[in-house]
Amino acid sequence: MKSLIDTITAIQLESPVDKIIGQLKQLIISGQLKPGDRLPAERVLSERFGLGRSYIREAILKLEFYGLLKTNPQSGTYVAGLSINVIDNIISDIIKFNKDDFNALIEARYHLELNAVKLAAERRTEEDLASIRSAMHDYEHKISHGKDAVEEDMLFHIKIAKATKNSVIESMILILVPDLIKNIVENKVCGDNRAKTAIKEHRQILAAIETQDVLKAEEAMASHLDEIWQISKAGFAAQQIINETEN
Amino acid sequence: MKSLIDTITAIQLESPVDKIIGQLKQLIISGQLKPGDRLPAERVLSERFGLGRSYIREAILKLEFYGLLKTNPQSGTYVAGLSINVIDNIISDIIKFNKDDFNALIEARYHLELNAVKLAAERRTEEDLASIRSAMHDYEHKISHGKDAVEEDMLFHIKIAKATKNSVIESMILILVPDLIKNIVENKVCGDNRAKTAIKEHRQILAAIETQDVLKAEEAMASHLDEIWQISKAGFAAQQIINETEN
DNA sequence: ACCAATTAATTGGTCTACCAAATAAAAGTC
DNA sequence: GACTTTTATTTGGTAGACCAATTAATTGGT
Repeated sequence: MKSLIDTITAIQLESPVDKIIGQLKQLIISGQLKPGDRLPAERVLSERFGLGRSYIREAILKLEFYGLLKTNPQSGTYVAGLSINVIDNIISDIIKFNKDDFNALIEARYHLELNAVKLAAERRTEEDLASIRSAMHDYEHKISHGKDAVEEDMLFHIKIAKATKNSVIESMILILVPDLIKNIVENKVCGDNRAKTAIKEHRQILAAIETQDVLKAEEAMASHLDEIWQISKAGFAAQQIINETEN
Repeated sequence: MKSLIDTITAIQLESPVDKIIGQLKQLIISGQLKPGDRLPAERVLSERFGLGRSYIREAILKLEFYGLLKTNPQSGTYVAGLSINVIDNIISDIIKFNKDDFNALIEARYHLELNAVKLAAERRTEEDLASIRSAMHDYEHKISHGKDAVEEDMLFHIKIAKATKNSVIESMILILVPDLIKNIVENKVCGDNRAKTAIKEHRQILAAIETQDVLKAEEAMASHLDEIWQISKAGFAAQQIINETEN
């Protein structure tokens, strides 16, 4: 039962890094900084924004990850050669990007995994099959002992992602995993009955991957995730109600 | 014509940050650091790894983005409550993650955008339609003047991504955009003939989104991306040959 | 006036010192 | 002895100092 103090601490001012990113965005939009230009030196930015150089570097690092900046050691940091419009769009998205949107998370996972399982069915090697099987057995073993096995479940999916032989898709799924686990645990998707049916579904998915039946793999994964999705939704709705009644 | 010096400079040693991440991974695998534990203080890690605290912080930041660590100010940094196996898998992926894998990039884009356009067709608002139309017109305008319009093309796709109302999928597409543009420019996907057909394809996609015809939207996007994919592949193969003959 | 070689200034990379908040330890109180 | 209050220590947050590489400016020669 926590209410007032939480809502207060939740109102934290914009992080210094996002502030800097926003400022840089303004510099670009206003035309003071054109695509391809060199950024002012980190020290200059530090002074101009009234923040330590550490923050400037952190912001640059973040924008570099998104491909908007490129820094050459001992030379300077340069704005990507993208149109202002594209840069603007991406920066706006970076600032507001968070993985807390429950529905978006589950939905993205759903689509990504459907894509992944199709590719996996197509390309899996014998080693992939072995590691997927192993992960499946770990899951079943944990379940048969009446324990939670959320992570083993995810590991099964991770091994499938690896079998896609597509590092980008794999990485995207990996990025979502911790938040998915958090979500699943919080919404108690893993009931005892659920676990039993999940085992069956896993086996169907594996079977389809083994026979390289792309269509069947997709179907099996879809129904597997559909169930999880429904349960998550219900759990999330319940959680929402609890939160509301707390205020 | 560059050969020897490049292959030498290309052999850059593992970055300090990845080195630290690898070390942390070892600590976790070896059981010295269990899920839920608090990390040694940054200063301690700094001394133990023989690297400055800046690097430690950078590594922690990266792992935090992937959801593996959680740092509480003035208290400590904690390992996520995930099984060692999951953590191991994700860290391994982080270290080797790069968006330079050409085929993986295009393929991931293909699947993501197919998912996106279906959701967009389903959920687009009038505002979405307006911004998509606007982006399309910008593209056509630029093309009609005989100019390159790679970025305007991407903007068209970005607006569709925004219409999905799914921030996770949107962000994932956004992350790929700069690399996609780089790839497209390098492989000269944008020939003059190509541009003309691309305009038609864009219009078909937009039409399907307008009428909320999910299936048609998917088909239109698929054939649009298929063409780009094929051209990219050819361009990439050509580039490979050039690189090889340079040695 | 032009160009090469040398020097000076600037850059990001790296590390260390200081800060306020959070925690643990110690002292005081009943 | 149990509990509260105070103090000391440890933490991540922040800022600034130093370094080597790069780039710009200067110089000297022709």
